[in-house]
Amino acid sequence: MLFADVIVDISHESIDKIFQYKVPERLCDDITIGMKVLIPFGKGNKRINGYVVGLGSETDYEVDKIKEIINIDNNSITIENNLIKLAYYIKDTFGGTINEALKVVLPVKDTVKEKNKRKIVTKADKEVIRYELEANKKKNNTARVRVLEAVLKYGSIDYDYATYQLKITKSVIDYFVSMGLIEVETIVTYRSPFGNINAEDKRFDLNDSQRYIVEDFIKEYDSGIRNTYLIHGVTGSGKTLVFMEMIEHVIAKGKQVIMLIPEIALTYQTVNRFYGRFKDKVSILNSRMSKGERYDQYLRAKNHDISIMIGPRSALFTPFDNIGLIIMDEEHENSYKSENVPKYHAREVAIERARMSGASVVLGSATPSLEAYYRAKKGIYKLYEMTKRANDAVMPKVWIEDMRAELKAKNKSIFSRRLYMLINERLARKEQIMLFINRRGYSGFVSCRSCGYVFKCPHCDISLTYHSTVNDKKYDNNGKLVCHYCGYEQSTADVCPECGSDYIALFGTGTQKIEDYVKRMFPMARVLRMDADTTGKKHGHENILSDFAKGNADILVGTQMIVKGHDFPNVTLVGILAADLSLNTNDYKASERTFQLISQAAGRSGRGEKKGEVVIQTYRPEHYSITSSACNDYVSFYEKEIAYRSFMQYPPVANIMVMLIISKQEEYAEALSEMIASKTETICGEQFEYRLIGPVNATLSKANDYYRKLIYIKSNDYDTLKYIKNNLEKWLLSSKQYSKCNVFFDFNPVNGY
DNA sequence: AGCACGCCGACT
DNA sequence: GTCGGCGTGCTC
Repeated sequence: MLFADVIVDISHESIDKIFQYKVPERLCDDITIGMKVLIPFGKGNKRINGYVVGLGSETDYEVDKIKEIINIDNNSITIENNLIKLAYYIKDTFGGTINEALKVVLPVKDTVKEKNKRKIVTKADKEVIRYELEANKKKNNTARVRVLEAVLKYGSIDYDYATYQLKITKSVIDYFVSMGLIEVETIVTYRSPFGNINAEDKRFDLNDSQRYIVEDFIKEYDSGIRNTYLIHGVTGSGKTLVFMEMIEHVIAKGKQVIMLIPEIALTYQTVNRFYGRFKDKVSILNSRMSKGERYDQYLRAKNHDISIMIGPRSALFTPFDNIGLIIMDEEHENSYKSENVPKYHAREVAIERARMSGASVVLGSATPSLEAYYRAKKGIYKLYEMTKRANDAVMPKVWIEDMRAELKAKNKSIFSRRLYMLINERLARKEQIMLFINRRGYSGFVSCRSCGYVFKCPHCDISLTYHSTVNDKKYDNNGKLVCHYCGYEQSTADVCPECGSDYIALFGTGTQKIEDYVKRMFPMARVLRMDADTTGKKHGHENILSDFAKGNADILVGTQMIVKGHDFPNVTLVGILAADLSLNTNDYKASERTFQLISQAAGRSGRGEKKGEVVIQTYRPEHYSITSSACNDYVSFYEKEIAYRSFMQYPPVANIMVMLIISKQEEYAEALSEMIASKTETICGEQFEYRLIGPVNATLSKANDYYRKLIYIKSNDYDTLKYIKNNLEKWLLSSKQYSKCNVFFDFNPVNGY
């Protein structure tokens, strides 16, 4: 008797375990681990899906209570064994149910009927066909004449061409097929994600620092060393070329490579470059592709038709069986952390997958995450530095403009005098300008426009968030200022406690407003805007960027998305309008994010032959994230920031687990939060070190009628947090309060709550 | 999660 | 008497 361990396709903690089923005789030969099966479940024997995660002849459950699998699902994809293991790792490390984790490791879910190309080919002699053609001409059978003429002329024709262009119906084709004149041939074609790409293989010579890294990596790789490497290379230092050399070496050994890039960076430019060099060995996978395209790339990977897969987070789960290298470009990007349960970080999962398959991991960034650099410094990763731009391009000239001084000089415009002057200069010279708005942080903090003072929590070094009593977000004295880390509250003020000015305002301006403003200030300029609103359509953002690249606009106004990995040689001025806005978000990564954004935005200027300039407008010109990004000094930023993280016990020095407790009724959420807080104490007792903060209200204290409470637990030891989580989850299942609430766990969050 | 069972109030 | 409300408990 064969039994299957099945994970039921319902994501709920109370059934987040293995259920055993009998495998009927007729399925014994076909069933394998990782298959999707149809099973009866519960009292009503409702038919639901499940995944087989184990097979065996033993069972630890009463045999007569075990039901039978109804069928296996042949249209779905079987999860590879090692990906099931990876799913367990993800569940264990980042929370959620195993069912949710299994769905994550399955980026392509269903098989899609392969795309067939049908061709009509001649079967009989040309003379026979010609004879038949004449006979049909006489009878005035126009449709038959059209087919035969085309077939004679071209030898073979596309089936679609026949039906759509020649307007031939199936019956006509069938008629000639039955006569033996023609035949319909079916060719299986993979849907290509590349479209009609015309990539050339442009090879560059490696410079000294590139060669050193490549040679060192190869030396270690060939001697069997598998490691995690961090390449810290300034913008334009040529990391991509280094990656390509490494890939070349690894695939020459018959191994496979996964190259992760942030979804937004998966542009024509990048793809083209890799396709140019690796041709049919490389494929891509992303969410914009159709189901069929995705399935075909999945198959190509599985069938060893390709050995390199490029894609975002989800490409990590490409069904390769002999991975030699996983590369993660722009390692610091927040999009590597999943926003949905399980909230896994691709960096950690990449390292685990590499460990499982005997591969190395290479992380690359101009502004590494604190986590990565911290580990590199500690020797957990091997650090490579690239400090020079590859093509001798010079770093742009950077101006820091203090907006407080502008106000003193009676300039209330959103442009500093210098930026205004430089924009005019570029417009006159027909060079292009990018204006970058830091969207993050437009989340309702309050500051003094005259001195730049931001209202902050006296306990947390986190800016206070304005909570309006009415719903229209207007700043008035009825609202209050709240700290989302500790719950501290104070009333709003009408004068600045620092300088006494009454020019206090709530921040919150959209890109649209800025675009209108730019158009008014520079009526002669052609302005393009790029943000979430203008890029909705399928190739929305590529269209805008290529428009700008072609020179169809003078000024590009946009958010984060304009600064990612695009080369615009004619851009010689980048304006960062409110550089410090992201300093005021209420999470510990605020400075890091600010540094990254400014560094990247600044890196857009002067990528061509002309020297670039950058204007950073800020109310905090002395803040280290601004001063160090202005002089392109990652290390000095890192040192200040790591000291702060260490002092505050934030990641990467310590670890944080966030618990989000939500309920339709505030009392329930509150009660459960309090119970969790005290339960944590009993779970840990004296034996584990940890610090608990909260419960407090979330920034979004109510969403979709759910009240949201937060508890933070910090510990130096990640395993302690996992231990707390696992025990809390167990306890929650037996808690009455829990049925009215939902609890979500997140480890080392990258986004605020 | 989703379903059945079960124990209480207001209806033909 | 019984239909249906939701609280409780279980699912191989």
